[in-house]
Amino acid sequence: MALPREYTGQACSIVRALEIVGERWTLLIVRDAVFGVRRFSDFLEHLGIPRAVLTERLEFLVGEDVLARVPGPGKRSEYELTAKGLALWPVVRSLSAWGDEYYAPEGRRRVFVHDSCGGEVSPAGECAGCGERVPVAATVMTPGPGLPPPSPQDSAITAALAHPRPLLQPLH
Amino acid sequence: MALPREYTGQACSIVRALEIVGERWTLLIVRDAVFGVRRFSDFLEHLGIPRAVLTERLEFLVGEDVLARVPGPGKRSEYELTAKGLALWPVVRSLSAWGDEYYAPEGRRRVFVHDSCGGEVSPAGECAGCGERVPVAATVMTPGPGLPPPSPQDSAITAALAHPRPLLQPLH
DNA sequence: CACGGTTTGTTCGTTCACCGAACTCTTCTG
DNA sequence: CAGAAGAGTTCGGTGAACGAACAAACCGTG
Repeated sequence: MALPREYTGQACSIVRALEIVGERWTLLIVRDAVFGVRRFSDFLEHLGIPRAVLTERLEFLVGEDVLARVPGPGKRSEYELTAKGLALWPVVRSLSAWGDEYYAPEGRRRVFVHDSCGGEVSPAGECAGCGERVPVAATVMTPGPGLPPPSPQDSAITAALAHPRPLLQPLH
Repeated sequence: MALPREYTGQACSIVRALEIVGERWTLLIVRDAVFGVRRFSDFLEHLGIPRAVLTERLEFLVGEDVLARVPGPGKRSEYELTAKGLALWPVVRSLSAWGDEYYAPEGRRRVFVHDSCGGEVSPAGECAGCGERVPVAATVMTPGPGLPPPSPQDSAITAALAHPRPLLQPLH
């Protein structure tokens, strides 16, 4: 069966990668996971994704070992990035840089800084301050000049992400 | 109208970027463009994409200034990456690295080297030999150990890409 | 233990993009 | 001028995405 998930039999790692993360919503789920989102309801609210689609995507990503389903507080299950999922950060980060460069007339929406030295982290993961390679967990996401000011109808997640926050730190 | 191309009104550069390049086939078109593909028929043959979809995608990418339609030999038009399109290379390159890392049991399918020193170029664009940042046009794509050997039923494009080739150099 | 609310799904009818094949129009080529 | 090749367009069929309604599990509270 020719699932739209699959492409032709090309022996190309980009094709393989897109068969995993190339569907609608998938990279945004990974983005949110890096931002600290872990619960079904939070993904649902923040993304505005249909429930059935979220269910399917989460199951698929768990099956591919991009996310892991872990018990959270009160037996509620949460979805956590695996090492493999975390390895997708450069993809998401470079998309963010491209969007900021060409589709953010008011300026960049997100700026990433090194937690220890405060220097800015480049899309490639290097700190402009100290020159070191910065692990994702040592990166703080801060609002840039192009991020709209908080609005009352923002979701709780959106509001939380409008303040500086270390990546990967669980919300809640 | 809620085009599947669009997402919710999130003020996020990743969302913006995915609205441009997040649809099926789009990043593979950009990949092929970096590899030197320029003609409608070559994209068609190499990707195995439905014609109508290719038409729509190329027009959209030209409209977004990711590709430019330029007259080729004999008034045939060709599609050429713009600077904005070329800026998508880190996205494609990091997807390639991720796919090579987790979905290439026989080893990496593509290895990118610096044309002047022969050192390997990292996904971040740095040469492991000389330490310089390597422009895309100074990068040579070579087959890696995981690339299957040439087969008779390969398309002409696939066959051409099985040999070392500088990126961005037009095929034909 | 009963109850209401929250969380995490599932089901279902509609809409829309993707698909492949056939067709059209223009431009080379001999 | 005839034929082929390139670059699309058209069209019916299929499957994924959508939103709303429904359902089950779990929670804290009285």
